Amino acid sequence: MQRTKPDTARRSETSRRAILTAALDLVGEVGYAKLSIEGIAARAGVGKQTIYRWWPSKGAVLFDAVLAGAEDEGGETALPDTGDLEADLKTVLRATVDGLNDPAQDRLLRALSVEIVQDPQLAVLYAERLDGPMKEAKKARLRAAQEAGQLPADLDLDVAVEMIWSPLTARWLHRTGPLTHAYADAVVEAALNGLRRGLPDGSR
Amino acid sequence: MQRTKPDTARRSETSRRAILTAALDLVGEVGYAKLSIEGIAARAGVGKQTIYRWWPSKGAVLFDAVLAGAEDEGGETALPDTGDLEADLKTVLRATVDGLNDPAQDRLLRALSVEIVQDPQLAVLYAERLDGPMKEAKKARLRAAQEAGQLPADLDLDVAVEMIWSPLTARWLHRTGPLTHAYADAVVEAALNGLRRGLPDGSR
Amino acid sequence: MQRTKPDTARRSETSRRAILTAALDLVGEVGYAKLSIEGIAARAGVGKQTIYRWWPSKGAVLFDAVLAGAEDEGGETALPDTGDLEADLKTVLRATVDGLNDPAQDRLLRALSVEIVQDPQLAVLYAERLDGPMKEAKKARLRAAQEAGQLPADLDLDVAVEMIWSPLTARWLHRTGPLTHAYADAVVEAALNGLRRGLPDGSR
Amino acid sequence: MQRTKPDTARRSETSRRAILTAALDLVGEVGYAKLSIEGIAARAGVGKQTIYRWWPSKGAVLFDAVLAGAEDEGGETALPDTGDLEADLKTVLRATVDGLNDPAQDRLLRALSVEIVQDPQLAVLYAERLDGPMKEAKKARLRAAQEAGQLPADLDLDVAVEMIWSPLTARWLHRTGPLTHAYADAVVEAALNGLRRGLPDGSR
DNA sequence: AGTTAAGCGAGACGGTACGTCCGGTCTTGAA
DNA sequence: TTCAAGACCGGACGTACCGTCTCGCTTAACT
Repeated sequence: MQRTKPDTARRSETSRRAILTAALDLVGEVGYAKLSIEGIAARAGVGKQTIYRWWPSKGAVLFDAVLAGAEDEGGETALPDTGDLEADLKTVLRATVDGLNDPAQDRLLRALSVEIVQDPQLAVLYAERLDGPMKEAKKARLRAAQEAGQLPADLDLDVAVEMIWSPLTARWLHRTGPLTHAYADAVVEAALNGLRRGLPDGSR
Repeated sequence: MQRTKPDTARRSETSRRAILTAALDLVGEVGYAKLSIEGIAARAGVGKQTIYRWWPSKGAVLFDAVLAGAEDEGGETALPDTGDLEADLKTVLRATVDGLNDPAQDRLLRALSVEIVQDPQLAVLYAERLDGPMKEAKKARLRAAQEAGQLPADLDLDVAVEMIWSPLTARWLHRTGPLTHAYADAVVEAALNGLRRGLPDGSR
Repeated sequence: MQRTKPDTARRSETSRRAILTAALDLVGEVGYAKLSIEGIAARAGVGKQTIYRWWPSKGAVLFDAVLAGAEDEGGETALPDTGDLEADLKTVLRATVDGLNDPAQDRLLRALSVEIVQDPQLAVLYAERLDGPMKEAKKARLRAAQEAGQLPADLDLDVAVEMIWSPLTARWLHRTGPLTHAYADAVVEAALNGLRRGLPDGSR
Repeated sequence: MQRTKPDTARRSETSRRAILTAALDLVGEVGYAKLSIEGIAARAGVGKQTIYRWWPSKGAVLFDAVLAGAEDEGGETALPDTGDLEADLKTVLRATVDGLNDPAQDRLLRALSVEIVQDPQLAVLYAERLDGPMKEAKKARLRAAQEAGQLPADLDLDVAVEMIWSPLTARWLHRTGPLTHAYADAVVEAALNGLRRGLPDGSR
């Protein structure tokens, strides 16, 4: 799937970066609801047409901005592997909790989320470019655990990843509860052991 | 917390209902992004001012509309209890899957979700008025299972509810995968048994 | 012709006066263009309906306000008569010039004028109640001059009055020139003597 | 003095003409009181912003429309000169009377008048662009009469013009009497000969 | 003297128009 | 051809008033 026009040689890299930077800055300053294409163009010192020429919507601009930021940080996003799956997962989820508690990151991710929720095309793009690589890294860590005999060999890794991460993101998105390290730990334990953990099989 | 003006005796019940109905209808027809206060007013045969007089934003109108709809259906929202927890949960989650696969309901719930994600005040209202009662019903079912010895007595029910429901809503919201009955079943099983299920304790 | 409802015994004199006073005050403060019925009602501490019950338009309110003011000053409005017509007319026109140069009176009279220009019914009312008595006084002075042999006996007094006063009011209304005592004098002289004054009859 | 933004090369001449035409049409159809910017925009097939971009008020639009109309007709506005001043003036004033008795023209000129009365800036513009040229033509005719010895050489032409024309416009504006050819004639005669005409100098 | 209907303050209501913001398209002139 | 600039048509915003319509209340007039 291709949402944006293929880059041509004529495209101004200067303008492109200015637009993405302006979008990122503005979303952090005024929030997504008040973000406008005109505002981005003005802030970037760019004609509106230059935005419309290369992106189909403000969501796409924002998406590209986040994408560019993510890629700048380097594609390597492997999860830690100390051999202790539970500890490693807690480490990662605690870091996620910290990130979501940072106001700037919170605003940006909410903006992105709103776009994805509303726009199926962006959702696909998100699945391919942002969530995909991340999910691969998560699954790789779980696969390693499988190979070490710490998880069943027939475990559906997609479901497993969602079991571990979605309680956190759901609570964050809808603000249905506090986001703490304790909560991250509780989720990891519950996901790994199951809600029935410790009960004799016969009682189930 | 009070988002809307307190009702006075002077308020027109006719107009109120017309507005809520129009909002609900329109969001199902054109989606939330194209929902406008003007559109609601026109559809409801009402002056714009009558909306602005009683609600601070279109999100608040929509929220009230959903709320009124939920309350009309009667407060009874108890989950089924056949004694078989796993089967009951699967029944409920399959029904949820079906609901989310209905375009009109999908549009409505996405609209609501977008508002909640963006507006902390609405999020509080949501937690109190819509999500709260639902969550209580879910916890009640789990508590019954605890009392029947099917779940550990010290289980944190808030976490438990999130473990069961959030994978579904997360996958729906961000469209990260297909929403099927099979998926609902897989989530219930994984949540109850844990990702490590069946492994000897020593290998963990 | 009757523009306003006939007064009944039940009518509140307090409210009536409050409304007229508020209208007069507001027109002086914010100008006629920004004068609103709601504004008058609020300022007068009166319900809107009380205005609509007794007056058909804001122009009618203003008109009544001016009328009440005029009648308060006493109906006697005879022009001075020293026996010297030209001098007397100059005295009166100079006073008119002074009045029109007063900002408050200027604003009020412009407001009244705008209403009369736009609303034929108000124009009739104006002719009967405000302009009429004034014009009678003017004609009375001219009639006295006729009787003294200072003006032709067959002079059309309506035309005469307009010849004398309309240059002044026209210049004021459209601001086509400065309003000064010298101008008042020039008009009186030109009106009395004619533009051809002093030329031998044969040359005409 | 400049009321409207200076035209740039970018301005759409098509839109400009459509707006002025629509304004003129509408004022003739519904009258000035019911003339609205939205109405003009809709009739002209133009965005409201395009009006607000170039004119500060509906009065300014109307003014420009009248101005454009006047300039379209060609600058030639000389008064007739048969050598007989009185006859020529009567011809012109009778034509004016006829014009003012035409409902469409009446509505348009009243609208213009109301704006001028209320807005000093428009009054200046009016004096410069519309009334000015007309007044010059009138003064030119009177000057010709002066040169022919039919009027005193020291006559103040500004006052003279006002003496002749303002009775007519005043009576029209405030509807204080019928506008007829006879009235036009009477005014011309009175203005030229003076109210005292025919009286021996000694009696004055 | 008690009843009753009007006038009253208040303000909600369906509307119209305001003047502004922004979306997305189109045009101009410089590089 | 791209770009900055910005005019253009259009749609929605949130506000101000319009003129109508209840609501209770006060208050004068007529039982």
